[in-house]
Amino acid sequence: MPIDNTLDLAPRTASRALQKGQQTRAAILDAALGLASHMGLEGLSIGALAEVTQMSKSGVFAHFGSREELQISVIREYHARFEEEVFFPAIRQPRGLPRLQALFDRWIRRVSVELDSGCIYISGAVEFDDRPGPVRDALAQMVRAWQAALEHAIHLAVAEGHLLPETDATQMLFELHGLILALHHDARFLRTPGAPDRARKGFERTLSHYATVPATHPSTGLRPRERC
Amino acid sequence: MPIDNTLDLAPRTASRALQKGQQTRAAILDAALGLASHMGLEGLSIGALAEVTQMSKSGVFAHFGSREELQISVIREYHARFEEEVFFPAIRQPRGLPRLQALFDRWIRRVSVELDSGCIYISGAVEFDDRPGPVRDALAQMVRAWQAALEHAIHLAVAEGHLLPETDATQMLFELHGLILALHHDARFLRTPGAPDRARKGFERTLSHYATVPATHPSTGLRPRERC
DNA sequence: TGCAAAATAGCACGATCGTTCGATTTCGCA
DNA sequence: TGCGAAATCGAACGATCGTGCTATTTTGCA
Repeated sequence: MPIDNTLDLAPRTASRALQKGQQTRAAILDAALGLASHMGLEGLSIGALAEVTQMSKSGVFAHFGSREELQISVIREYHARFEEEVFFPAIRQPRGLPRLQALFDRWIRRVSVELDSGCIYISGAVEFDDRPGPVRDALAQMVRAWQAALEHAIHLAVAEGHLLPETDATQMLFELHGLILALHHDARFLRTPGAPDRARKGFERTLSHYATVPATHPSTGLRPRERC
Repeated sequence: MPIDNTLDLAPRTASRALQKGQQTRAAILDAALGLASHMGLEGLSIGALAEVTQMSKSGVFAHFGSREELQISVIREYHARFEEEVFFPAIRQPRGLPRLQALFDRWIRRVSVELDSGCIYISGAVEFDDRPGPVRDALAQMVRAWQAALEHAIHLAVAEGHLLPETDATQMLFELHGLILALHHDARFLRTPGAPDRARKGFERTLSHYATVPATHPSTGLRPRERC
């Protein structure tokens, strides 16, 4: 159950042909991901990409046909890796809170590990929020797919009885997403130490509101609601 | 009590001289703010700015001396407007929850009104999180000043007895900031309707956790914590 | 009203951008 | 092993970028 099943690799004319082509294409994409993580999708230039990969500009260009197609390919590649590192491992956890916790935890870890590389979903959203076109569309599709997967996990947690039945899944997702964005902002831009812990603390505080049992980890310093 | 008192206008050699110069400079800055809101600080080009203001490139350039100085001036101008629209009006509210509510409410409104222009604090943070230099420094200084003002307002609310004494102000600020970032993301990038309401709802849910009295606005559908 | 100074324009520069095109190298299969 | 196809290169294009230089216009004050 991938986040998005419309992902199709580049069309292969023969059964398993195009070995060399696809191989260097993958190498280019790998370098492009690193570059885009630092400079943004808009800062990704074919010239710089050629320099990094030790190829000619036209050699790089030929693999994608246009800069836009390169950007979209980068987005798809990032999506695939995101699935691999966050979604697939977490989906193996049992439904409900364990899975939701795993999803969020890996999400935090992904953004934290990317402290010196940057999340393309987040930076791309800011870069293309005012730039209509196929790049924005592709990016929005991936982000929406990931959000839908998260919302589905929340619904499952409600169905499992782990979250309150009247839980507004969209609202809860909104708040969890905010924690990730704040983490990305404070850690990457302001370089505030302890931002990941703050995101985790926020997650547990949010859980303590929506969950049917008060606090899963009181050892983390989660304050019991003493006014009750 | 401005957010940041290090703001100094451009140096004026005479008492109130440089009328024409400062005037067109202000006009350029106004156009630059509009441009930067849409294209980002990195997308702000002197050529495009000259076209919008109906001036020559060098005419625009002469007012700032460098692109970097132009970007910093835009940041300072945005900061001044942000102070004027969000901070100053809210600071007139009585200390504690009323002021905090006013600050957040105007913050939401500012980001919401900017739905088709964009918040430079947010977009700039993403653009410059990997780009050291004076522009990043100036931006970070403004953002930090605004966050410090918010944190101070939270501390005052604790002192007033409106928030629980053990409130972690930095943590609460982190969570509120996340709501704003999620609002900006969903409204501007995903174009999700109802995002401002979700931010408000999140604010009240956060308040219901940190405040000494349960819920200030039960009419908004805030669910009483029935498990207590 | 005239004159110094400030403000603006015009032009050119080197660099980089995405893209095109034809030549050349390398690959994969018969 | 050779040959067609795929992959890669090299050079050039028009455009745009920030910036520096020198005129030219406009301004504000004596």
